[in-house]
Amino acid sequence: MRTAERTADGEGMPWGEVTPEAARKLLVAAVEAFAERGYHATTTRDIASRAGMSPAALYIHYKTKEELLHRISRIGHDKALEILTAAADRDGTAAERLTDAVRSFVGWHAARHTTARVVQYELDALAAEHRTEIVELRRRSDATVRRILQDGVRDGEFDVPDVPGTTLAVLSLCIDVARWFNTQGRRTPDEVGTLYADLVLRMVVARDRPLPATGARK
Amino acid sequence: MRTAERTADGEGMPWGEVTPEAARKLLVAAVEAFAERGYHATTTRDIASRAGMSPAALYIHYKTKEELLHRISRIGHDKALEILTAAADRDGTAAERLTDAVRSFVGWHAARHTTARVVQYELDALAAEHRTEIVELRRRSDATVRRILQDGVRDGEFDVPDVPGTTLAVLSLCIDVARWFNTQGRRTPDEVGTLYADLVLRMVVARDRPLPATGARK
DNA sequence: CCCGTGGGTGAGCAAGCGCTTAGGTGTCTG
DNA sequence: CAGACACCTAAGCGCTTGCTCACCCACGGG
Repeated sequence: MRTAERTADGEGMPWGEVTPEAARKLLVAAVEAFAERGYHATTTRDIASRAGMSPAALYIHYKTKEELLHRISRIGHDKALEILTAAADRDGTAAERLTDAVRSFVGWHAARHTTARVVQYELDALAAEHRTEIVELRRRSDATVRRILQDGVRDGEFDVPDVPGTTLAVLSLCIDVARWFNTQGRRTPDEVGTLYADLVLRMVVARDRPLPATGARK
Repeated sequence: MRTAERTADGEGMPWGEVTPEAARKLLVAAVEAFAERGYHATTTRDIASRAGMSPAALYIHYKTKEELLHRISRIGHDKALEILTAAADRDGTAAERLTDAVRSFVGWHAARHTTARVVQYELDALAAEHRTEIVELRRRSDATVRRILQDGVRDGEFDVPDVPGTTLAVLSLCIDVARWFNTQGRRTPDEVGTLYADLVLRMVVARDRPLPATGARK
């Protein structure tokens, strides 16, 4: 009976790794509701009715409302980290890897901005134990970007006086896309990703080096 | 009896323009609570008890909890816009004005990060009519920064292929400071402002021009 | 001295909250 | 076909929420 959601675990379909179908429908409904109204303003009844189920159905698949948020946050952070490490680990110059990282990271924050909004802005609603687990994932994201910057400085491609501060700023710039991006806007996720990759390169590439092409120039 | 809060309206003391003292205490308490837990997770009892008053006292000075948020958001956005226009309207090159704008805007977001967090991230909790009022203020902030960039391009100081997109990115970068900044961190608000001003200049200054000094170089 | 008025309180209301429980129903297995 | 099982629902429990209401008290003018 089950069709495509079994093929690739979380690759083809966004929430493909959430296996009982009812559990996935509830989780998708929760993402929408949390992104729209915020975690605290969302009621369990709202989540259930978006999924076309009774309020009690939620508690068959999740122990609490907070567990739903934790699952969403965990899967989202795993995906974000995976995107960054894939770009950082490929072959190429630091500039190429940084371009790739920013473009794909920003593209994800734009294309999946409802998920990203929950993932990035509802951290404080998590229970203490769950939050520390997520914070560790974020530290790894930070380390991944910092490594690219350090490589670029070492190879003379980049001129970055304050590597930790610039790392923070780059990630900050990317993450904030989830706050303002909306689908009715005039830019596609790809366009935003390309624009941001160009802006980040301008921030870090040494001034005696040519700016690598990102496709952002008119 | 009243001492300093009467001297300068909102200049000396952060919330000096909120005139009945009890109303100001409640508002300050609300800012703390909203920043810490978020608007929806904050109860009116929590606000009142932080201000050392009974739950009913809140409703003598404010009609609803949402009116409190609206007042906070309005005053905060007015202040933010004032900071940006002050920098944009001064004499000097586009680079100098942009440096000033970013440095002071970021400095405010860092130094008053509890207020800024409420102002920037609780917009969706406002009633529809109040939100449109605030959105108009934000559009003016955007126009102020865009004007500086346009001036710089016109004068040949800046190389900015996509002025609206870059404006968005600059403001986005500044605003996100409110999310991550905390007082226990190792950077002062001034240091963050200076770092960010330098990063923004690198994004926009034409590559055949020297980078103006911001104090961020080691 | 009394009384109106502005700023405050204790108690509590109606509504909505997260979550539970008892029970029903369709499907698979022996 | 009986029984076990996974899944879902209707009803509702105990509690908290935003907000109200009857009342109180310090204080200044006639």
